[in-house]
Amino acid sequence: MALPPPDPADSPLAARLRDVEAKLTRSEAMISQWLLLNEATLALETGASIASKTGVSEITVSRFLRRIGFRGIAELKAEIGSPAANLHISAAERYMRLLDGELGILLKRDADAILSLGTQIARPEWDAAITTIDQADEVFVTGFQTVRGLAEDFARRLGIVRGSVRYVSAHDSGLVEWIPSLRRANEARVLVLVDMVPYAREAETIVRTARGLGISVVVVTDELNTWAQSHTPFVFHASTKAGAFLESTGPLATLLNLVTHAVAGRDPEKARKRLSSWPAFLRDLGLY
Amino acid sequence: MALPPPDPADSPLAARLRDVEAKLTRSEAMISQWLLLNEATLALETGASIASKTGVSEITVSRFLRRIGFRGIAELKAEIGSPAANLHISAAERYMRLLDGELGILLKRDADAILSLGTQIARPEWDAAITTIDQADEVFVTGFQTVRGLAEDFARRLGIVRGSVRYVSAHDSGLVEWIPSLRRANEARVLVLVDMVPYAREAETIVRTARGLGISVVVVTDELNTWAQSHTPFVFHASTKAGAFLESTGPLATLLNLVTHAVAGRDPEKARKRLSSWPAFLRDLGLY
DNA sequence: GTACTAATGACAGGACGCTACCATTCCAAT
DNA sequence: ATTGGAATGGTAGCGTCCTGTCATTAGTAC
Repeated sequence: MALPPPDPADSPLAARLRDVEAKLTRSEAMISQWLLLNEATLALETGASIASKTGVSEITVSRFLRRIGFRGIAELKAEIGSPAANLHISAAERYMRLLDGELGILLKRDADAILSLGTQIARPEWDAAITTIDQADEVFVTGFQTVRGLAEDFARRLGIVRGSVRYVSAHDSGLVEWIPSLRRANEARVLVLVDMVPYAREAETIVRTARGLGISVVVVTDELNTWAQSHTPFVFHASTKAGAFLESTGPLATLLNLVTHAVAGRDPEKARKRLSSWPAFLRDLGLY
Repeated sequence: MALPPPDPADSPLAARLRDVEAKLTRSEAMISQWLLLNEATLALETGASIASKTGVSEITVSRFLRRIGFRGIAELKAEIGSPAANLHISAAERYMRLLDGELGILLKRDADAILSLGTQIARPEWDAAITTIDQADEVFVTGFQTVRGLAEDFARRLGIVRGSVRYVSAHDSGLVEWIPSLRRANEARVLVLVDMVPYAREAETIVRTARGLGISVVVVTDELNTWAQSHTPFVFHASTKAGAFLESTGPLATLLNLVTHAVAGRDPEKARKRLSSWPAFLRDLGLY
């Protein structure tokens, strides 16, 4: 009898179920079918609820999940919840096998966090923020403590695609850069602040100061930052809590790179020119 | 200022959260924000997991849910599941839809690059390198140009989980730190070098110098680095070529975070102790 | 029918999630 | 500085979920 055609948009779960489709017991067939039909709302179920809805015992559900390759219902939920698991693109599948240990979990979470940045760049504020940065006459960047380096790198890299970018350190310089200058009274200035909640507290003060001076502010921060929204609409969140000893800065780095790239995209020619002239320039200086 | 405009596609949950937005405590604001950002995968969470990810206690989450009108987390999940209307596309699918544009492709590549780090941490050299870092008496970290900040952050963060870590800048200090000291002749020293191919050229010289002084070397670099292998077995590659104007440093950041985490894992107690004493310490110094 | 194997369920133990009660901390007003 | 109230966290206890062991049932070959 006709097998269902291999659905191109086959979910990983469906694929697993199809693999064992041939030799299933009656109870298992029930579970399998129910899983396929209810895959969309699976996340809301528990092993027990599946058991009662399919009319089998909990343990049979548990056994079946093992049979199709999950170590338990937790692992099933992990798979359907992780967009990374749905990355059919390239050879993601190939790596998945390697990602069992603790570090592998952290990797998956970081990968998920990066994919979920899609929700951030889809917001209308994203384009507005990029425009603001692109058209600013001067761009300031700052960040503290464990993301300070990130902010500095971002400043360097943004400085490659457009000029007049500088990292400012509130403590070292006292923000003299911001003293209003009559000559430049009409220039558009923007501050990009990189922040992570657990540590920095003066960030809010700095943002307030900047706003007071008429400087636009873009905040790139983690998912727990709650104060930034009240000062500027340009707040973008990256998920940094992967469960490691320390938060993961990877998603923040990716988000910052995305900003750089998007700004470069506003004037590709200029950016490309700057990029090509930059290494030679640096070599001469012998910097770094 | 500037409240976010009422999103036309406002979910019931979002509406409830907005209702109470005005008068929230700090913890509640965090929970609220996290719920908004992670609504798509909420079904997979538990009250406890939300608590740990937002850094508040379970009971605060429980209280907050009551405050916004649910009798408990079960009722929240029920609400998410019932208007199946807007969930007919699975949460995962909704993510993928956001990943279509040019930036979305970059995100996918970065996510993929991170997953592929699994092949790096699976190599036997990984454990050996972590052991070397863990047991070293002194750890040096360096990096140039557009990954210099990454290296500095890594040094700071590694310095939280174990002592005697410092960033060295070949150009600023002339590497005086490395001058052999008789008193410390038998100490184990290790250098962690963060490198990206297109830019730095003196990296190899520094590695050779370090080896000559009996310093172990760990190199964290991109996929194009070919010279490091001949100096040390501890070379780990992250894929940084995502096709953007500039390379993506996200995977490198993730890999470095992984190193930090793995080292912390060698002595979790000590690391935890250092971590907890660190913020207070910093606050007193008033640094950054 | 009998005997053997596979499938399934009942029960119990362990783990984890959720909430009630109480202690502690934080904050603001005086 | 003091104080009162709100906010938050810790501990404990109960309930639910999940899985291991053993017993029971169903299916099958002779």
